[in-house]
Amino acid sequence: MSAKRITSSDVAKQAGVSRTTVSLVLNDVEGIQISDETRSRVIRAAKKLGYVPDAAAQALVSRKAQSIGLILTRNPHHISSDAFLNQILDGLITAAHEHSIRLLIDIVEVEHQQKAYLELVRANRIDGLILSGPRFDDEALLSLQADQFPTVLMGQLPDTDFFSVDIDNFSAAQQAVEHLVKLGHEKIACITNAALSYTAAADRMSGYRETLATHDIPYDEALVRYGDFNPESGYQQMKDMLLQEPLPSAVFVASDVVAIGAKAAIVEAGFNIPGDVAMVGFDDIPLARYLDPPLTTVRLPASELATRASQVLIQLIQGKKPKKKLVLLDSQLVVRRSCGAGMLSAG
Amino acid sequence: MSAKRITSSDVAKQAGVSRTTVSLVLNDVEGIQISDETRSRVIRAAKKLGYVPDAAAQALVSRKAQSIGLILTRNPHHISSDAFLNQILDGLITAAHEHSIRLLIDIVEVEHQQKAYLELVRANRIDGLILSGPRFDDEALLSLQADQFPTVLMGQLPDTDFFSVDIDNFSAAQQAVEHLVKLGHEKIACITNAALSYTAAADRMSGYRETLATHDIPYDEALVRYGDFNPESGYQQMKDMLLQEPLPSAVFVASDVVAIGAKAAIVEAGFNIPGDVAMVGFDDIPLARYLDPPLTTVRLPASELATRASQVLIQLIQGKKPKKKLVLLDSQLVVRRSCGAGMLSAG
DNA sequence: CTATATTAGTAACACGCGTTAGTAACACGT
DNA sequence: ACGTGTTACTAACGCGTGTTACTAATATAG
Repeated sequence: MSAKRITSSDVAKQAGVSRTTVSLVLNDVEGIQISDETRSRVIRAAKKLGYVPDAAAQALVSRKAQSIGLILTRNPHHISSDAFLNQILDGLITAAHEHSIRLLIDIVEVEHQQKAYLELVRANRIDGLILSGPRFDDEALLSLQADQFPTVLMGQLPDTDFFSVDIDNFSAAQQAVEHLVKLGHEKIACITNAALSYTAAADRMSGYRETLATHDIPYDEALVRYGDFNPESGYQQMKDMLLQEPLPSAVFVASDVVAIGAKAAIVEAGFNIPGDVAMVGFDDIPLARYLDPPLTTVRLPASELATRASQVLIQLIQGKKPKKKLVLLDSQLVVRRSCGAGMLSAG
Repeated sequence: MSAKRITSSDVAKQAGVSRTTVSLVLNDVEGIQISDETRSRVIRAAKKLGYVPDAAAQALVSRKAQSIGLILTRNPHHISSDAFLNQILDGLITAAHEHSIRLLIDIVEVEHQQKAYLELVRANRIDGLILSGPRFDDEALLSLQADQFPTVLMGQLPDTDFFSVDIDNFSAAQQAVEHLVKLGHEKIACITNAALSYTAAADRMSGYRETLATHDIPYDEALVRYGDFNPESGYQQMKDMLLQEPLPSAVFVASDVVAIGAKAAIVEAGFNIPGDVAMVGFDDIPLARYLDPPLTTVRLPASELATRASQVLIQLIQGKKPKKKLVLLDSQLVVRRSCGAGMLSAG
């Protein structure tokens, strides 16, 4: 396409020096002596010609692709994280930029997952990997672990040795339920975001139970249901819960998306939020504040999650060992009107 | 990190042939004679060793990076397209996968935009470029155009020579307004998604006016307001509109996000949707169907938009000239309850 | 004035691959 | 016996860069 590629030889010729000198100057190699005059001559020549080193050649010789891979899996687990995809990308890219590293993104079907990223790794196309929503049944992971390939998980995978960055689901749920308790509620229901086989769901559930226990509120299984990522599940579970006694005076729904469904069931049954049933969600999806009433929820630090993952990964790439195997990030309760607290939203 | 890299030499040694033969066999080069026996020996050796060609070396010699760049701009224009980011990515990646091409993504500040992608291009890191939300004031674009670098715009930039893929905003708006007219409305207001300097906004506005004209409904400037991408603007504009006569019986809001604000204003004023004011939005953001009442809106083919952009770009990369400079995609009206039509949602 | 250290720069290799030009072996027709 | 094809392969170059080992020139010390 473009007429002529400009190589370091061209710069060398233009500056009247050797190609080696060009490389040494432009890469600012330490401990090497080049006169200031030659230096600036090289720099001027490079600028004049608009020289940009060829990425492939650099990668070949330096064994650094200068890019990291983000692998997303196309499965239900990611409905929620997809809601934050732009924040995630933003965080990752921002952190990567500081090291002149680019982001290569790939989406894979669950069943093809292994081939997908293994090829990126084997082809030396990426220096490190960020895996969102890792799965137990992923054999390729073992191979990465064996290779010591720089990898960071967004989420957790117990019994593995990977570095992870995750939300502190337990304490986030605690905050949410604590808030309801403080408002005087004692019959607090819970609809999880997903089945308890997902660690995120289990942790949020634990936070719920623990908070009840702290306040000597007995745990009542009849007040607990299990969502499945989508609004429909929230609708069904809530509808079912409303059929039986005791009716809760508040409900903690561990996912805003599921909460939207639960809310529909409550409204349909002729109840009022927060008058009859107070509600606290989880995630703070962009539209939570525009629901009617605006949804009190826990805001996930999506952007920070990504930034931290990036940072840990870059440390790994540079051969430094990060201090912690697992970074847990705190979330923040955003009080709006669905919980019945009188405050106006600040979020 | 990993103990030993496996190169084509290793495969050659293992198979007892030359490195050239390995390359010829694995790349399935046409018009070359290699015995079936040797062929399979090479293939077996490669498989046994787990050989994957080095991407950098391949890129260097073939002058193909096997990847395309997606450049997003961090500006208000993208609030709406960000809502579809996962669909966009999915579409792009799916199409790219068919050609074993990867996606490199970058987000840039408006003011730094040029440097950002020019470097990717100059460094030969990408074979082609997809630009979302191109801007007039982008000098780097001219340089790309001059270089004939394969580039596709998602959106439009009048008076340039780039290939574009875009929504047919005009006909989409027509559909929306047409629907309101068919329901018997004659006082139909319009709140744009943005200032008319954005072509998308201008086109939607034209669709609105044209439809009114078709049905001999006079255009009334008092019924027209200009949104600014966010709900707040919708709230303000709608609130203002409700203060004066004539009150519309329906409103077409050319953005779901803006519509959410407009809806808040209507509810606050004590009016009912769709009873007092029918509403049709634009975009079909994921939560449109969960609003109360569920929002009738125009569904943008975000995924297809991306797929088509990918396809056009890949054609350009392969040196084929796509037939059309501009691909316009049709949208589909999704009828829910906010417009007052009795149908149940199918979407 | 000679031995040594410092300065300023370069030639040449290696990275791993695709590809062109060439070769060696053999078959075939005359 | 000899040129001509055909088959099955390989040697060697070049892609553009980073880097090591080396040199030539000059300064410094004894």
